[in-house]
Amino acid sequence: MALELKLYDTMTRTVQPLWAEDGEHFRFYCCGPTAHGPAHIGNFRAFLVQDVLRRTLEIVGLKPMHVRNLTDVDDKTIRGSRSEGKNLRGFTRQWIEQFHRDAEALNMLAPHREPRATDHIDQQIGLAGQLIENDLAYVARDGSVYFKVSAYPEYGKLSRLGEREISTQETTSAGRRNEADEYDRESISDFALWKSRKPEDGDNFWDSPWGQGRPGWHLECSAMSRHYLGDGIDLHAGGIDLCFPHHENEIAQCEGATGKRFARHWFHNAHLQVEGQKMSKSLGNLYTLADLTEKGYSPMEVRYALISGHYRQPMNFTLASLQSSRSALKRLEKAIEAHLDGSGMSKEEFKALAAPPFPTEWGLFEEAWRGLANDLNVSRALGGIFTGLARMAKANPGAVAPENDLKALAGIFYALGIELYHSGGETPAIVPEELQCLARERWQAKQDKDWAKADLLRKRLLAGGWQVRDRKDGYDLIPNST
RNA sequence: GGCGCGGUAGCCAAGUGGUAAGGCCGAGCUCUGCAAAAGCUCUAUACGUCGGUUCGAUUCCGACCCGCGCCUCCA
Repeated sequence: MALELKLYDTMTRTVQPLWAEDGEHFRFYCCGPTAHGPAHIGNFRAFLVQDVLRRTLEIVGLKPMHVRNLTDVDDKTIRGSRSEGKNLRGFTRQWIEQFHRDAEALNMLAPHREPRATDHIDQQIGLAGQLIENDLAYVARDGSVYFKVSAYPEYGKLSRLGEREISTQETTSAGRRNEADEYDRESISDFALWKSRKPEDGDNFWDSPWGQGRPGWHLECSAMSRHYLGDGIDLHAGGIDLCFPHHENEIAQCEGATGKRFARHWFHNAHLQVEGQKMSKSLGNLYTLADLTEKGYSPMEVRYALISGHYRQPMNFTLASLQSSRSALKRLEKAIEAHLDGSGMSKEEFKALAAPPFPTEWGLFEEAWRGLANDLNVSRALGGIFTGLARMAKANPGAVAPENDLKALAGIFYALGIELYHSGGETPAIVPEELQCLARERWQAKQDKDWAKADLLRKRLLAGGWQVRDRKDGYDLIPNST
């Protein structure tokens, strides 16, 4: 039975089966991060959802070719590098490295290609030139190059925004006036392919047929997508905010240059709110991964929380949701551990099951797989895991689980990118010597059945911030988090 | 104003034209000197409001209310 994966497509607003046009690789491109600071969890929601897609594509045998760019030249990176007195390359490198560390901690698979904008200036210049040749772009007086939206009738088809609406956007929602003539644009709706050199760019400029300057942001994705994946890719992904104008512009650039459809499928994820509010710096609720690990949450708990809602549904991220994720993960680990013990399988062996060849029959976890295969419904998949485990426990009183069920379960976890028995992250805190002393005294008192003394010492330890947790043959001290 | 999304039990969150997955929290029990941990069991008159279609709607249609997003080189 061939596995099928269906996904909602923004262009047609329908759920469509995914397939590889060239029959060999599923070519998909994701708009990556801008390397100007640490990525926040909103960024990671997008990348994690894409990671789940990538993994699920592998399972259905579509052999993904995953490209995700790094934006290392734009207003923010230039501004940041100049204010830190670094060159652009050095400035962006530190944030790219940080991004990679975070991505790895979150168990994201590395894309097969991760091109930087500044390594592909030639391709971008070439694309802009092609658009000029096709009379879809023009050179302004200052040497900037603009895409002429009015010359491209299909503009706006993705976001279903007619050209009339775009060109009448004289004021923004913030009430600010759009100043068209500041940039020598012919029309307010035209966007920059190439920006002529400005003093505030510092030494960040490149030569082009139109003079020195730098590429416009939208151009890099079009150019690099074509360069690495060819024309007519299978899928293009990004946050819903990129739908307009970024993806609209990418379509105009690619299809205007080649006359071929840019991407067959558009995959957008909804945004993240934090504690019921839009995430923003001014509200102080813009979490990075480091912010959350400092609060004691593990990256795996963050991953679980960020993928647990359906990707097209706006998600309200809260600290409570992280706590909930922690409990759920613990429960999964305990439940599976019981089956592994019963089956004589080690945790490592279980983890190793999460590899090709992936199952085509999902047994007890059919529902979980259906969730994934049907528009990446992670909520449904998680529900399927829990009910599957409950049935497994009922069906196997001796806790001996059939290997194919464990294999299916491991496959589901692979798709979700959830790695169990890994959620650690809590560094074993050092217990102060005097408290260790108290703990030893309490243990002794307990052996002597001096309950009053034992209880008193327990209280003192708690006051010192440590909980005593007795085992059969000893005790543990754990930090009193609450 | 244009385009779009959502309102399901204390919280989070799936889903369906025929009386609603799952997780968290909570409760009870087991275990335990106590506490915790763990396991088991369980709870709840939950589908924004008002109409319409229908034998029957939470699920379809319409209106309305409320919340949110984009329209600003934000994932």
